[in-house]
Amino acid sequence: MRFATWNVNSVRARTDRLLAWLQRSEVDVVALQETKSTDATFPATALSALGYETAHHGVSQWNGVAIVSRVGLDDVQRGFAGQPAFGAPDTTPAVEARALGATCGGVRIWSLYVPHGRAVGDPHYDYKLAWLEALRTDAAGWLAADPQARIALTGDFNIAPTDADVYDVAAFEGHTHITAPERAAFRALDDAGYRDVVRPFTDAPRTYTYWDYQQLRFQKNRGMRIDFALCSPALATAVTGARIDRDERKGKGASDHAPVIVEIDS
DNA sequence: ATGGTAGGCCTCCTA
Repeated sequence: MRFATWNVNSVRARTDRLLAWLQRSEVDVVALQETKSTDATFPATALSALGYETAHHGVSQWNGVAIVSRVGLDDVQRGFAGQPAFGAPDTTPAVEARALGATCGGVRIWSLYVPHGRAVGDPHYDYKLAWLEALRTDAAGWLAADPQARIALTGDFNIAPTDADVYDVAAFEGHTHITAPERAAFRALDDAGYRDVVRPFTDAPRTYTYWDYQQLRFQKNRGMRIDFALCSPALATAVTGARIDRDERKGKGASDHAPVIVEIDS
């Protein structure tokens, strides 16, 4: 079985690329983030024509997460228990469309779009840390309930866990994605039993999953590794390979993130 | 030279 995670940065702007990529990469399941769609505008029909079932969670033009599968799609859950809400000042906080779970081919797949944080000290940064802590608490509970569960926490974590995961750590001094609290929150997921299964197969220097559209960052390979597949122990032992589909970042109309693909036994 | 790109409900917000 082959599953993937990909921040598509608008699924409607990239439907043709998504369909072509599915046919080329032959993934069985892909978790999408930043669909920037509502359930009504998600291109479920076009994906169905390729043989994929879909679940989508989107409530506005922002955020939005989906799971696309040709190996079953059961027990869909929108959001996780304790997922924090966020709202601009003087508005009612809302739980955003940033988490979607479904069981596909015997694996509990989570499509996660961790809040960006915007700037250190911004309310959105505190929201990011609270969101990650709530995720850790819930995800630790899933494993406590069933230590043999095959669970994958996949998506855009908006954290570069080590200095090697950014093209120039000095350029990020004082910015989000590299701060100690964010990195501690990421490590806490590992401590809870969820292992980054992609890095062992993609550990060459300057290996990234995201490149900003500006300043020829992709052409200069000035990127960040911020998209991950964190797997429970029982799932991690089944992993036989992983890769970052850097080619999908090339050319006109690419997302600013590359898909991350994991191969498992069975 | 303090910019630049790309998405969205598009002259502002989000990333």
